[in-house]
Amino acid sequence: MSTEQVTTKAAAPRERILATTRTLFYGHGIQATGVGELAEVAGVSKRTLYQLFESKDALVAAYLALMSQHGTAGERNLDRAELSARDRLLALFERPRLSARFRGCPMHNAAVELADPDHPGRTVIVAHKHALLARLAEIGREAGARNPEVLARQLITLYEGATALATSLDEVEPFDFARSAAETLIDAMIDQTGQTAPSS
Amino acid sequence: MSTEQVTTKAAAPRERILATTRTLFYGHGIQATGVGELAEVAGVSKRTLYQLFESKDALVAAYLALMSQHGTAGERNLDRAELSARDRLLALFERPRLSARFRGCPMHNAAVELADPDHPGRTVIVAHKHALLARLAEIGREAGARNPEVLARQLITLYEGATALATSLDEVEPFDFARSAAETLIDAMIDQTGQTAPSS
DNA sequence: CATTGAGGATACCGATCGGTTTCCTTTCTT
DNA sequence: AAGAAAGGAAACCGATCGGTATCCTCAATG
Repeated sequence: MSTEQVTTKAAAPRERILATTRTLFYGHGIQATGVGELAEVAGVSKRTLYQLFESKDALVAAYLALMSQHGTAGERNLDRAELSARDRLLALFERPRLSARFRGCPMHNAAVELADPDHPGRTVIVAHKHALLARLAEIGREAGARNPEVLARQLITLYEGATALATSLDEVEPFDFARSAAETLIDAMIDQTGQTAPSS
Repeated sequence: MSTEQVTTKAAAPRERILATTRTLFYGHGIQATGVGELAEVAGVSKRTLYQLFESKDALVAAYLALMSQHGTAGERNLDRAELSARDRLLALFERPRLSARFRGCPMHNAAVELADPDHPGRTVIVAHKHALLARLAEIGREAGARNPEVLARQLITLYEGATALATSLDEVEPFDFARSAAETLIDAMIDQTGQTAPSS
């Protein structure tokens, strides 16, 4: 009757599989990665994989949930308590690491690859973007923005655009331009009435 | 030896095939569309398809070239001579038609789907973005922007971001927010010195 | 009318897909 | 030491992939 350790024992293969999805699904694409190849790289048999995940679609959903939870470096910067609200918003546009070829936002890439609007992963994608929007609005409010929701929408657009352009052009400069635009937008949302306008 | 009409006769199937790529490659995704299915929908045999296009990759490149040449509605708005330079820049952010499910930028989607950086389509993608950048800078210069290249980079980021977000969230509102942000950025690039500042 | 070439229909190729099943080894529990 | 469960290796399934080859129809040309 001792099923106590089952979860502990099952943990190892599951983590290895999910770690491999981060490499292959993200690096090579979801459709381009076969279940067999993924299992092999993870050092797991297909048999084990399929008793941990119902189907490839379910595995994709788990992969997206993992990526959503982890977030990008820029997204994690939004929680850096040592920065001012304004600086946190700007830190969103930190250049992605050049190591491990940058391939854009895993959520959005999945939305592009999985044309089917009923794919189980779609929920995760939409939830992630909504959560990011809410977080941006919250920080925007803290920064004193007159309309935090609009600012959040504008900033997420810049972030998404920098990510997409960086993917299409295979360069990271778009993040720098996005950041400069974000600065202008944030200040336009805070100043304008002139009440906080600096000396210069 | 009369090969005079060859091009004319070959035109019909070729156009039918390319028209079908716009439907299937764009609507369902490139990887998700098989050559057999595409030929069938185009009303053409695989035999004919493969004697018009060397391979699926070549067909994809032709599809991308076609989409690049045609451009989106927003991109075509950049040439509307009846509008001022500023209004042309803003017209870039016209909401995409709701008919025929919007699925984002075909170029960028291809960049996401075709992880291989050596795919023949990559050239078309990069060239398209560079051309758009140049056009935006040109119009920005005409509008009197202090730094047209930077403005172009900022605007293309917004445009790309609106497109990507609209795809991920399956809604068109991102274009409205992108447009409002563009207005702020454009005006910040033109005014600022105060020489054209309005009364209010 | 006879010839020629384009092109549709279709079968075929080897490879790979997502997913299932069988067999056997390893390892932990009692 | 004995027994049970986990999991790796690998065969297998039907379906589909990109791509090729065969056969036959049809339409325009001389």
